[in-house]
Amino acid sequence: MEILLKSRIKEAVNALYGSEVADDEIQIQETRKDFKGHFTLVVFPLLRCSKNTPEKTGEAIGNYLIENFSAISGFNVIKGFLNLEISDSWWIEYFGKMAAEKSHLEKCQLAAPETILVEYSSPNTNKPLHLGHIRNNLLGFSLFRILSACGHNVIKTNIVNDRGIHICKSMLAWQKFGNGETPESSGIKGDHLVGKYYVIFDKEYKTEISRLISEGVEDNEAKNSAPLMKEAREMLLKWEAGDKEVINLWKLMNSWVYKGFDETYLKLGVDFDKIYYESDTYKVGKDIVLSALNEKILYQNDDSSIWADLTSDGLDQKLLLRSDGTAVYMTQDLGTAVDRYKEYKFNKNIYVVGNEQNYHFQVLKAILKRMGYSWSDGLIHFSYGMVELPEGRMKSREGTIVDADDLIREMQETAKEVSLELGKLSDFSDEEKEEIFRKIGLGALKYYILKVDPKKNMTFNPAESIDFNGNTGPFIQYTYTRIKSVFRKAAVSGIYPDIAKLSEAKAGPKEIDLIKLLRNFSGTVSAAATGYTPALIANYCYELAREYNQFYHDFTILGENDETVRNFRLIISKLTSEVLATGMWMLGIEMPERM
RNA sequence: GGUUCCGUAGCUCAGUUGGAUAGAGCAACAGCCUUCUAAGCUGUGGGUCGUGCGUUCGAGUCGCACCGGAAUCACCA
Repeated sequence: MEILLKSRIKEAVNALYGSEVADDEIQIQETRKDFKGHFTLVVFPLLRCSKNTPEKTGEAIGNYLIENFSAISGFNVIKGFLNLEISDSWWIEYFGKMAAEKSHLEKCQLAAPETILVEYSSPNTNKPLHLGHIRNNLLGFSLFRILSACGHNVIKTNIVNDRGIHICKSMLAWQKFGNGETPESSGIKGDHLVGKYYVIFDKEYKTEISRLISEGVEDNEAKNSAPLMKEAREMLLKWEAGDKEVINLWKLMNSWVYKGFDETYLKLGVDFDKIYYESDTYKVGKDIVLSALNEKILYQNDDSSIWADLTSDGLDQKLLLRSDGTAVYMTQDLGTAVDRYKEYKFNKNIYVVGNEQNYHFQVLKAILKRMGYSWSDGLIHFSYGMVELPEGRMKSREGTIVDADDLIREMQETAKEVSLELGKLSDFSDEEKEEIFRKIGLGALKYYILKVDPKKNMTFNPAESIDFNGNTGPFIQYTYTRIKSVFRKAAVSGIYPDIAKLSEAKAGPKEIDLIKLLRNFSGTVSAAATGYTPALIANYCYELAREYNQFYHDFTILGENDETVRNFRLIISKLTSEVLATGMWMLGIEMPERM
């Protein structure tokens, strides 16, 4: 509609003032609720052509439109704003057409699809997933859905940090204090079991340190010479040398962890197309660094460590290989990027990683660029803020880490309690009920996290996250199930776009078109880079659901005996439910049919 | 100190390419279930959009300076 209006207004300006105007000088927006009309033209930019007051210009354009454009049935001018009213017959046609059209997802495909990698999750294998990972996973998965909806070829990847001294710590602690405990024998989920030994290591290590200090050893020296730490370092050397026993233990304990992670991913509803392991990619990284050294892109220190000098890019010196020749984090990421390009020839490679690593990704991009990889321009760091608790940051030392599995379980239990109290599901089997509770609990959790602008730090308030009223996932789910209920009970034999009372349309959603939203993402990826899209969709869904609920309520008052009014509601309901379902799908939130 | 990000109601957050009187939810108070779902709806109170200057017809939004907060600047990942 706006596009049509624009061209007519252009025409009007040309006819009235004889001057051409650029597209962006014609600003059309939905009319604010408090004014009469459907669309509003901002006339200020056109004063240049009319050389008249805003009011007079608005009048003139309004008169021209009403005479030459049948869709316009009336107008009014307030200050510099021309409010246009669209005729009922036009609306009837419009809504009728929309309701008859195919799904919103099919309509928002872009012309030039790209191959896009989305890396998210990136766990360490020495502890279970926590709240921060949940934000990461939800954002990553949602980005995948949004980009797919736009028609891109999206590959979900995960890189597992399965190597390094931290892994050896859990292994060592398990060897020394574990008595052969396994997930099976203990009944503890694999990732939690390994995490338990990581904590044990830390505890025992600290005991050793304080013992050494009490014996008069200096602080740093104590940390370095504690027997446990020494053993861990020896284990790392053995690992890198391929020692069979160490490697087997490593494989065994990792397999426990992966099984545990898989369970959590499944519960969260996220998955991956391709998993990379740091234990593989760090070798690729080493080769790249060495050949770049040959080409003099990098330099070597006296102690034979290898560095990149990025000072001309406004960055610092960056270590790429240690003096003993072992790899660091950056080495591994270089290798992963090159590997991925070889495999996928991606247009974009999006890293969903916390904002504490902003610097890391700046450097990564700069180094790849220097090495002559032109595709490094396609690397995008989707940077998101930390999740804090009302008391402040999560700290493992103070035991304030919010565990992912616990959180998911609690959300589902609360959903169950609330649902049972409302007692609307008595005719469902226990199994069906559990499925609904699951959707509601997860919907609440996911929405609570995704509705916040990713780039901002957010506060996770457990009490509030579990609330199902107001701007929440369950509210949107509830709106959706209400619509489903309308259709179940309406005994619809067809939809009749025969609507007389369209002036009432302002009570409800006028332009409920998700495509409009998606169009705003034109460069979906640039939107991804600023870290904006999932929150925008979430808040849009909420606004729509809220409007629908008001409409639903007003409607009851309007009287449903009037058939045309009833039909109008059916059309609005259908469109709303479709848009809500699409929007929530893009957030990775499932919709129950009833709740 | 350098770099990046944030600052909107008591709290948690929205605010589209700069547009009309800055919006929701939570919390507080007052109403609405004989009508297809009350996880809902309606109303009341609550604001110097961190501060100042600038750009312009118009600034929460853009620019500069300052104030306050966060992250980062490892031979950790």
